Amino acid sequence: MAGEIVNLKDIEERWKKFWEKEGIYRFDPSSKKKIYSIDTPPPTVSGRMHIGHACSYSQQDFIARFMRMRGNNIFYPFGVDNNGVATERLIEKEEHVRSRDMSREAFIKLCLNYLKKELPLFIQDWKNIGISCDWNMEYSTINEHSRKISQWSFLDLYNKGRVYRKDAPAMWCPECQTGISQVEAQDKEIETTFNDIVFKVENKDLIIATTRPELLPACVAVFYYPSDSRYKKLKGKMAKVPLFAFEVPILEDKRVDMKKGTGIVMCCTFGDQTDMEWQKAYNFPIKLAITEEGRMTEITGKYKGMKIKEARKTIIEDLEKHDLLKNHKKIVHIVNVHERCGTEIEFVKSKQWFVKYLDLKKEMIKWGEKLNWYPKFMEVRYDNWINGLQWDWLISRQRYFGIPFPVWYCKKCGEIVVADEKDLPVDPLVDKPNKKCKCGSKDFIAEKDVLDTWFTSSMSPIISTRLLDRKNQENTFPMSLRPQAHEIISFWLFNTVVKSNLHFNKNPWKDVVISGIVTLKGEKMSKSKGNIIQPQDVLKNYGADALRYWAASSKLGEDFDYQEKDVITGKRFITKLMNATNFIFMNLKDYRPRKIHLVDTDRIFLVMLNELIIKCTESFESYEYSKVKSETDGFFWNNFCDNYLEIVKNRVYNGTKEEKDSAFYVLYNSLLTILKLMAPFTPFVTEEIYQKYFKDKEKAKSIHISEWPKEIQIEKKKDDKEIYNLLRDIISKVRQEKSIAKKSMNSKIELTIDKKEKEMLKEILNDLKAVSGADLIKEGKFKVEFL
RNA sequence: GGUCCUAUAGUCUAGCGGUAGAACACUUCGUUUACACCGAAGAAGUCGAGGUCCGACUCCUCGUAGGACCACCA
Repeated sequence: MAGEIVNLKDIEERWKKFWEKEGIYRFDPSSKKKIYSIDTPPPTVSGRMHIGHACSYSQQDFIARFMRMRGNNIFYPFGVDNNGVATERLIEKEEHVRSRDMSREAFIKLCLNYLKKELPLFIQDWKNIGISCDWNMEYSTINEHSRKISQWSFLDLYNKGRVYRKDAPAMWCPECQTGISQVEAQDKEIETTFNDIVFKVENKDLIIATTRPELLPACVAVFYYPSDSRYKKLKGKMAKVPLFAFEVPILEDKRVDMKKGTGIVMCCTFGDQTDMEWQKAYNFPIKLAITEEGRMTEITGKYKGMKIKEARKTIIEDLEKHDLLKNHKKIVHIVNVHERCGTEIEFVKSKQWFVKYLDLKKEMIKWGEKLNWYPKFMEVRYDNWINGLQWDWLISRQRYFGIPFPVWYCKKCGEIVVADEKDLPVDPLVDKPNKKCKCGSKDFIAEKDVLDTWFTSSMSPIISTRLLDRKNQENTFPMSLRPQAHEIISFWLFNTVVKSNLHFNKNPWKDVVISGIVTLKGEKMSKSKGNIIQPQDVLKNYGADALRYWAASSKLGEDFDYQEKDVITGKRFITKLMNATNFIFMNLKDYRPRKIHLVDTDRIFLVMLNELIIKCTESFESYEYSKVKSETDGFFWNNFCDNYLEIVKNRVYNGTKEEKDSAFYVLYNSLLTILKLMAPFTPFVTEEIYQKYFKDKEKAKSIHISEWPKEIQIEKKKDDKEIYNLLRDIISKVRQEKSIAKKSMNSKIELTIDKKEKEMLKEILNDLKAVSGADLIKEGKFKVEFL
């Protein structure tokens, strides 16, 4: 069964079907075994699986498979995230609709219908790489189950006083007249003018550079950097705003860039992000210069009603007229624009919902400390994120598609009315509250905003464990493991920890393993760079096991370069494994496992195998799967194939019954051990071999639910390792002599070795003779004589 | 701008306070009883500057380069 004859596709298809049909990876709700539960990251439904997915899901799967073979009852559901913008876009494109032209209810329905049709195809990629999820445990972040839990989460936080509604600046597109979220904002280079404008301080000129002179009427302060000697003397004084006869305080703040413009900056509510921070930090009054339609407001006096650009132009002209414009030069700078229409984004005041958590920073750090982080240093990123938090969590999105707030407002008194838990999920645009307002009114206005997608995905441990019956919900939560990528520690991981603690006063999981991202020649893959490797192609060319073999050489937390040659190495491993198996079972046709007397070489080899088992088990328990793979692979190739098989060949062909039996016992058991150690990495080929040669002699229905290898009970002697190494050493030296003499490896020789060494090897001299091709072993200085 | 990670043969990686180990590629040789998708042998390496130490590739400081996340771009 040489590699080219065997069709890997056939093998993959056969076992995929078998696993599904036999329910090999099903969670067993009635089992008494220990539960190991995994909070699988739900991939975004926006296209097909990419190579980064292939790598990180393989890594989780190594762990899941190991834990399963260790005897755990594995809860490993699979979710998809289809509640975000990416999915909205995809469906709009595929179904030729625009979400805003239909009701939210109808769009969600369309989305669910689309998923019904397309999801199996989407998920197939995960099945194809051999992910051992329980495919009966599926969820989507927009389905009824998830909507219910997400809205429940809102209600619970509302009842606990953890959510509030408040005026806050929101990103706004004056062209489309809609609020927009961060993801819809796009960087764009535009040309504008940088204007040096004259403010007056005690009748002296103070030059401030700005690109937004039309915001002068909304100016609330001017800032300089605390140590800036040019402006230190101005501290505490007032500056007079040109054209508008009002004064603002001069303050110092570290957020100022001394090198930019004149090193002094005006703060308007709201020009940009920093302006918003300052407004909040110094509690400035909010002065709005621009309406939602993108026109100037009343506070701008004579400019009222003008469009932004018109006002800018006019103000510049007026400044020039009054000799208040010293300089203006054209610059190109990057601004945020709305990606649909390219209009510059403005900030407007609006009512937004927040989760109050800024008061919990200390607790958050403690929650993070309680998690077991793999690798450990990732905890620092979590801490940094928390230490840098400046705002409460803004959870309302002025989007169309998503999970709605279960909220109405009384038309008469403005009172907030939330849905009843038993009515969830609700869509306030369609449903009505089931009671009157306190004021007696029955007229309500629905909340139109939807929840931030992270508000829902941060509930994933609940969404997934609630797929189970009540008893198992308790057994699976907190979950054992959260695997995820490092780039979303500050979103998904952080928010999940916060939610879980706010709702249930406990962490959502025990262990966290963080994977790196897949790069190509050191750079992150992205569509725009055009450096994408498609896993489907890799799968077609080399097979799932080879792809997974590659993924298994990555280290947790570290970015990982895609190397085709490593996938090829994986394929070579598979071929070698099949060839070695083929050789062994050519000779072990009617083998039945039984107790036998072991030849000393064989016993010593098993001692070495035991060492491998211990090392691999320890490494896997601390999630160091790459060590397990490289150790096992190395042992298989260098010890098992290149040495042990060569050593026992002669005995297998020509030995006595006892010599043969001993070799057979070791061949059978060490191959089975190697298969099991590699099964988490290369599940298809190991299953193929197991089913073909081992199944009738072993208990388990599949290698993947067979028992993880334990040490083989054999006698262990003090010098075993030394003897083994000496044997290998001598074999290597003989091969070296043959190589130098340009003789073939099976040429016959007379071998001379050191007397002490010969004494050490006295129990295994026959095997040494066989493997080295020596007719005679003499004592003395090491020498190889050719016959 | 803040934070974090990384730096080892031509390439990609492992490891370690005391001789740096694989793989791919390269050179030479070999193959009548698993495998040429093979076997054997060979050549080839610790980013730079300081410091701690009997001893540093390993620990510390600084630098340089690459990468990631977050923030910012008046």
